[in-house]
Parts: sequence; structure tokens; C-alpha cells
Amino acid sequence: MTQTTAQRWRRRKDARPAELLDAALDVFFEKGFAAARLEDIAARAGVSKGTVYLYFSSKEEVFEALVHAIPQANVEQIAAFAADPAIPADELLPRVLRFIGGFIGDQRMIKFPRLILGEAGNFPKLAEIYRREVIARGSTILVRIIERGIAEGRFRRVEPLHAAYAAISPLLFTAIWRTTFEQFESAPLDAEAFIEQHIETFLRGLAAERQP
Amino acid sequence: MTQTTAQRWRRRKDARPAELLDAALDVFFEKGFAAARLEDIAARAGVSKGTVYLYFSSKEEVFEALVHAIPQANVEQIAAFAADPAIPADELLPRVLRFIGGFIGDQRMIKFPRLILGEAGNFPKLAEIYRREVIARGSTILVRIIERGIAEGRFRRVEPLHAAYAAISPLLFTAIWRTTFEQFESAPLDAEAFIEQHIETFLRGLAAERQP
DNA sequence: ATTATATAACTGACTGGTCAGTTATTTATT
DNA sequence: AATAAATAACTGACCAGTCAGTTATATAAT
Repeated sequence: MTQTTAQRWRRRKDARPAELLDAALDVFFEKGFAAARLEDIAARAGVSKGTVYLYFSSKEEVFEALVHAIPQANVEQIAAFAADPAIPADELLPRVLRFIGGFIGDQRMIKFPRLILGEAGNFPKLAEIYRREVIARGSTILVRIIERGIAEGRFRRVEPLHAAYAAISPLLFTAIWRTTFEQFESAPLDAEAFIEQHIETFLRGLAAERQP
Repeated sequence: MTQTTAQRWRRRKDARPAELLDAALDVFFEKGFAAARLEDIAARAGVSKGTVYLYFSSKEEVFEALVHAIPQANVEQIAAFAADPAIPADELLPRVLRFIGGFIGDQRMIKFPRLILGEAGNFPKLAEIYRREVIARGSTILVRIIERGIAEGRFRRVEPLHAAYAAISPLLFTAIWRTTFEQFESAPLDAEAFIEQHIETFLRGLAAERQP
């Protein structure tokens, strides 16, 4: 016989919310919002369904908390990375793109685009939150770099916001690909090579004409 | 009083399936697969729920039929458009991209990426169908053009598939943007200008170095 | 220290509403 | 009259959300 005093559970008020959100991300991502069962989320977090309602008042609120909480850190990481004004724009831009490309693969952030897109019809509010807190902030960082590159005479005079969107589109493509199609072995994508080629092509495309 | 002989319904065996698919696309797109009610689809098609089951044996089959039916025509249109081998690659590529960009906006095809992405977790099979029938065929068309451009000495020696993905990424971005974020006036995107700038930048990036 | 009491965390059976899918019936067409 | 098309009432599974009861832990009393 083993220990008879084995506990069935512990009180862990502080850790629960984060654990629940972790579990929720997995389950929401796997099934989408509607098909995700609160019981599965609870089970994955190692608690019972009722416990979820101690910390969140509805399934929707869990989803909302997720959108607020998870991507914050990553955006701030990128902002910090891109802050150095000493680095010339045409050197900084590839670095930032590589950095973003770097956490496409195992970071949890890349699960978001797909999840948000899938639920945009039912939760426009959340799509809007995501746009404001992640996309808008991310684009702003790139826009700054591109504006600087133009001012420095290294880039052509392009519309900076459009250039920023063009710069990240292939990264979004990669995130979508890896979270959607790579599950079937049918279509592997060498993400690193793809992104490197994109950076090379994009920089050439953006380069100011050489002075004759 | 109006006409007393007003019929409650008509027999329209041939037209129903297509009408149901039309309605289904709208409802699935609005709500996602799980939250879409078969009753709504039926109502939008002007029939009752039971009628749906005369033509499709399950909700899943409706969804599947959609993925099979809708994008076919568009892909073939693009293929036809890109077939002319007389046009030099660096002229054909922008034309094809503009053509694809052209039906982002009001064509029904652009609703698909978002719908498929959202349901990829629950219906990997459908994501795979979409990948095979739309993405793979679309990429192949672009790959051919790029290979020809390289052979003609107009493009640098890039990896053609990666270049194809890079070429369509901003178009996918546009489709996602317009179907997801543009509902709130917060974030308009001048799709035409964006795509034009992308084409310009991409072609410059792809151009073979000038012979000295 | 040990034990009693209070309280906060957690559980899991239950309820009420929703909706996919079925079927008996009605209505149009030939 | 016979048959095909469509309806609408019905069933049963499923699950979000609730709540009465249970268990761990903190605190007070001895």
C-alpha cells in the first residue's frame, strides 16, 4: 500500500488562471472556440469544470483573456529589439524579420492568427483587440524602420505602411502554413530558407536606385 | 387580399444544391462551421431544414461540397490567363498578380482562406483538399512563370516555389484583411495601391542583375 | 504542540437550452 | 392516381453554466 494521505487536489489560487489560459490556448487552437469544451480545458489544466468558473465568468471571457494576455510579451520583445537607432535601416530590417521568423515554429504566439481569423465572425471585438494590440503595434515598429531607411537614402520612396505589410506577409504566410498544412506531411515548407529569400528579395526591391 | 393561389414552394431539384451551397458559404463564413446552424442555411436558401438532407447527408458533407465546388472555376480562370507563352515572364507575372488581386474584394473565393483556416483543426481533411486543389495548383502556375523568367535571364536564380509563395503572400494578407479587419472602419486598406507597390517591389527584387 | 473552527478552493452531478439529424405528413407535378 | 419534393414536428445527444456538497488550508484557542 502507498501513502494513504494522497491528496485529491491542492489550493493554488495564484497559479490557476495562467494554467487555465495555457490549457485554453491549446484546446481553442485545436478545436476552435465553439467546439472547444470547457471540460477539456479544465481537464488539461488539471482541475474540474467548476473551477474554471471561479476564475472566469464565461467561456467567452476565457477567450478574451487569452487574446489580451499572450501576445503582449512578444510584441514588447520585438519593440526592444528594433529600438537601436545606431543600426542602419537596411541592416535592422532583416534582423527584425529574422527575429520574428525565429519564433515562428515553436512559440505560442503563432497559433493566434489562425485562431483569431477563425473566430472573427463570431467575435469581431476580439479580432479588433488583436488588430490593435498586435498588428498595429507590430506594423508601427516596421514603419519606423522603413521611414528611417527612406530618410537615410537607403530605401526608395515607398508607402511605409504598405511596405511593412508586404514585409510581414510572408511571415504570416509561414505561420499559417505551419499551423495548418504542415500537419500532413504532404507539404513541408523550409521556413528558414523561404524567409531568407524573402528578405533578400524584399531588400533588393526596396533599395534606392544607385546614383550614377 | 393578394393572390390566394400563392404557392408555398416549388420543385426545383436542379437549382437547390447550388443555392444551398451559396447560402452555406455565407453562413459558414459568418459563423464558422460549428456555430453555423443548418436551419439558417436552409432559411437563407428559402427552404426548410429537412430539404437540406435531400441533397446532402450531413452538415460536414455540405462543407465538403463547398470546398470542392467553389474555387474550381477561379483557379481555371487564372490558369487560362497565365497560359500565353509569348508574353515575357516579367510582364506576365504582374498581370497575373493583378488579376488575382482583382477578384479580392467581391468574389466569393476570398472568403475561403479564412474559413478553411478556422476549421483546419476540426477538419484537416478539408484543409488538405483546399491545399491540393487551390494552393498547389495556384502555386504551380506562378512557379512556371518564375522558372521561365529565370530561363529567359530576366529573373535572378531564386527558388521558384519560395518566390511564388512570396508573391502571393501579400494577396493572401489582403484577402484576410478585407474579410476580417475591414468590418470595423478602424483599419481601411487601400488594397489596389498596396498590391501595386508589392508588384513593383517584388519585380525589382527578382530582377536579374544588369550586365555591366 | 495539538486540536477545534472558519473559510476559501475545488468538485462533479444536474439543469436547461440548443441543434443535428429523422420521420410522418402535406403539397406540387406528371 | 402515382410519385417526387418539401415541410414541420419530433428526438436525442451534447454542453455551458449552476450549485450543494467536499476537502485543503489558515487561524484561533487550548
